[in-house]
Amino acid sequence: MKGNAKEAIVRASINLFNVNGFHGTSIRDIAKKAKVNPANIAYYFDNKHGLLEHCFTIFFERYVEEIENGYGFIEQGAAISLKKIVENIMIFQFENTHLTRLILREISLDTQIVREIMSTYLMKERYYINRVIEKGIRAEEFRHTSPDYITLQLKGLLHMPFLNTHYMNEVLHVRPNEKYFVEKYIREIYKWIDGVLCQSEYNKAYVAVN
Amino acid sequence: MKGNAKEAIVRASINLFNVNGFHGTSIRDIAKKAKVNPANIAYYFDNKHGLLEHCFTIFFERYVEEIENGYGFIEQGAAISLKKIVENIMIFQFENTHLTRLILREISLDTQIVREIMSTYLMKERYYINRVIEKGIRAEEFRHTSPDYITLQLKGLLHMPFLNTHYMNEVLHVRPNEKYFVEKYIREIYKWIDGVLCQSEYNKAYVAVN
Amino acid sequence: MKGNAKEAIVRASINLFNVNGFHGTSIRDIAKKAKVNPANIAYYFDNKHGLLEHCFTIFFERYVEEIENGYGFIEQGAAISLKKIVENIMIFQFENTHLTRLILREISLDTQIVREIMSTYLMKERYYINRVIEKGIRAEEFRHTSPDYITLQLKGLLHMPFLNTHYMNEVLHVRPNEKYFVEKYIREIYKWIDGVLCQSEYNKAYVAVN
Amino acid sequence: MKGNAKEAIVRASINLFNVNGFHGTSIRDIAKKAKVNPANIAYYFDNKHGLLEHCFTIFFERYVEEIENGYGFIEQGAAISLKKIVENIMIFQFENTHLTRLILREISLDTQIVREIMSTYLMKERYYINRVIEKGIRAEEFRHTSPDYITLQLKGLLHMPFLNTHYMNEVLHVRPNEKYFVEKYIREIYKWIDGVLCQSEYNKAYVAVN
DNA sequence: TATGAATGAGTTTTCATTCAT
DNA sequence: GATGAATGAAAACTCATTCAT
Repeated sequence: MKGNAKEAIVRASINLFNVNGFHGTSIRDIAKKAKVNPANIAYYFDNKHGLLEHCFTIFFERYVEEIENGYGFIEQGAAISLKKIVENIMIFQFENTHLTRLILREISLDTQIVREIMSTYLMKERYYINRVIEKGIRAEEFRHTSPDYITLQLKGLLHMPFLNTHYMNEVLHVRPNEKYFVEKYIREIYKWIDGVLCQSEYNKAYVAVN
Repeated sequence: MKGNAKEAIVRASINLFNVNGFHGTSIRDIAKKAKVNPANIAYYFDNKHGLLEHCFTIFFERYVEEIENGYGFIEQGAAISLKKIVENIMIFQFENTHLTRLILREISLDTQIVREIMSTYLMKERYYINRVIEKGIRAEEFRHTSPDYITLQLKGLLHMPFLNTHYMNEVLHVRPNEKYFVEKYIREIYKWIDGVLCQSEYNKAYVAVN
Repeated sequence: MKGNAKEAIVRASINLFNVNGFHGTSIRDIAKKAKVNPANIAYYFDNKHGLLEHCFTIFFERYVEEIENGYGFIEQGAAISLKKIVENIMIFQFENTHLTRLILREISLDTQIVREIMSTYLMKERYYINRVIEKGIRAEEFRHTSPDYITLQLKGLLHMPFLNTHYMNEVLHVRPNEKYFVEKYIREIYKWIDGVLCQSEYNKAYVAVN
Repeated sequence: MKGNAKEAIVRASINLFNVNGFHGTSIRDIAKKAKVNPANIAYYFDNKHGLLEHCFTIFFERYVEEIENGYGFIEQGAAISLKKIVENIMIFQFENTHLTRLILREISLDTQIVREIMSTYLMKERYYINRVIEKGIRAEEFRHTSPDYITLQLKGLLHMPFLNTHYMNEVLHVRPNEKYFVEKYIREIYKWIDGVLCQSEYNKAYVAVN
């Protein structure tokens, strides 16, 4: 693999980290899968950790971007904006299932990188979601609730399907990598927004899943 | 550490697997923390994997038990039974945060043990939850929805706080290891049951968090 | 396995040493096969080496005895005595194929025990065979040849089938553990004695196989 | 030891396997003797077994070659061809006493490699020897006998001196690593061919030891 | 006489990393 | 840029042995 070594390494590492976990994957495994010399990984990413950091970065750069894009709809109403955020994240995760799963797992560890990610990207995530919720409460779109508890639930709903791909395939027989699934699941989260978050008889507008 | 080596090993390993992950923890680390000779781990659990398997077993034996206990309330209504299940699992997880987190992370990997766990314990979990939901639908307590999608959301809500302890502490400043949190969070899930799952103006009975 | 532990250990160890070699067999393997506690082996034989020594002893005590018995026929002629020795050793080895193979292999190593065995039992073996051959030469039964070269060839003929049991089974399809084989093979060695060792037209008396 | 690590490892391992047996030799011993880093062994041979496999291969490749060369003389008569085979093997073994002994010992175990060796190299060996013997019988050079029993005896005669080097040195005081020994011992096997295998008054042609 | 627990030393193996080319 | 060789450190695991009971 001449020429596009760097990209091949990233692809291979996402795949293997996803399957075996970061610690369970050796640099040689990655090199072999990427058809690249192991020394190349040090060359491009300094060391194995650098590779993981890179994965974190490419994930969260886009992740936050998707949230920001959804937040852009805030003027059209909190519920609409929140739904847009949900839709964007779901589609993004759906298009990057391997990377997503690896990130969701690895972020549950207590490491240096994770702390850094939290103090940057996840702080931003919280910021935007909080603003949407608070705006919704002020506008009496949403019930009066704690934004952090809402965020917590929202993240549970958003991430679980991608963390437990095997479970979905083998126990529930639901295929998270089919387009149909995302669309349906997005609508389920909308129901949660409408049924739990929104004032009883208020705005139940559905945003079409484009 | 003569006498209670086996138990000490389990305690230490739950702790370390939780913090550093299974692969990130060495047998020596465990032995040192348990104040035990490393060879003892092989003696009691055959090898490192056996130790992880043991962790899985002690978790899921109790986990399924909690579900079964909640299922026992089925005669009092599907919503009540489901709420009881939620309450039981939440309290169980709250009392075993370390073990829970380690299991939730490790089960996202594609390994032999995980497949076995799925085909036994998680199949049971699905069975009970499905029965509750189907009963609720038949009794017109619940809206007509796909049980598997409900299960998926429910599991997202139930597990996420325990998988992402650091996130909760450092980003949301919510403490999942305080009693107050569980009580409140249980009520949040009840709201989801009432608002999303239940027929609009039907049974909104709250089961007191004992 | 109460009561007859010691014997069970010996049986198991002969079997396992034979299959996996001395170093390739662990004390636990032996204990498991003998259905005995590993500590028992230390109790009866001091340590693993003691067990091997025991095997050597039970083999060579009988081995030398068989030679001595054959040597007892010396008065009836050197060829007859030598044939009797051949017959005795072959039958003894045939009745103890496992033990024989293990000994033949292990004696090719350069260890303390082996040196001791050589300076006792194999010296005796040489002594008797030499005396038979020298007597045969003096009596003009045998051609004039170096006794040591004869011994060397004789041992090659006697031992090879038992060292290479697998080879015989899987390549030559000759079964060394069938009675028929020993009888025939003994007659082959007789031919060697008659054709190579004996004077051309002299005594070709065949000793009937028992 | 930069530069020729691989070869140094092989040399050291032949030496040590020979003296202490495969299981009795540690990878560290080999690395120390070869003045090489232990990890290098894994690098070149995957693992300890790979090293043994390599030893088997380099032995048997040459071994079969020597037989094939001797078989090339078949047109000049079966006895001549067989004697050439004997001579070739003896000289080859004499020039590789360490390797030979190690192979002869290790092949008496029941392992995967051994089975593979048998189904390839030793099958070939049998094939060539059988053809020579059958040809000899048809041409009435040889007595009518079972080729497999002949092969068995022949192998006993050929290999024993190299398997039991210590025995020869310390009991028989015959030095198998002196040129004189091989020459004499080859002639002894010729006698066996002439006296046991050949028709009484037929071809007793001696093939000069090169 | 027999055993289960425990251990220390040693084994093979893995791995991230370095470096000369 | 890219590579194959080489390595030190550490990993998991094995094992003979000891010992209190």
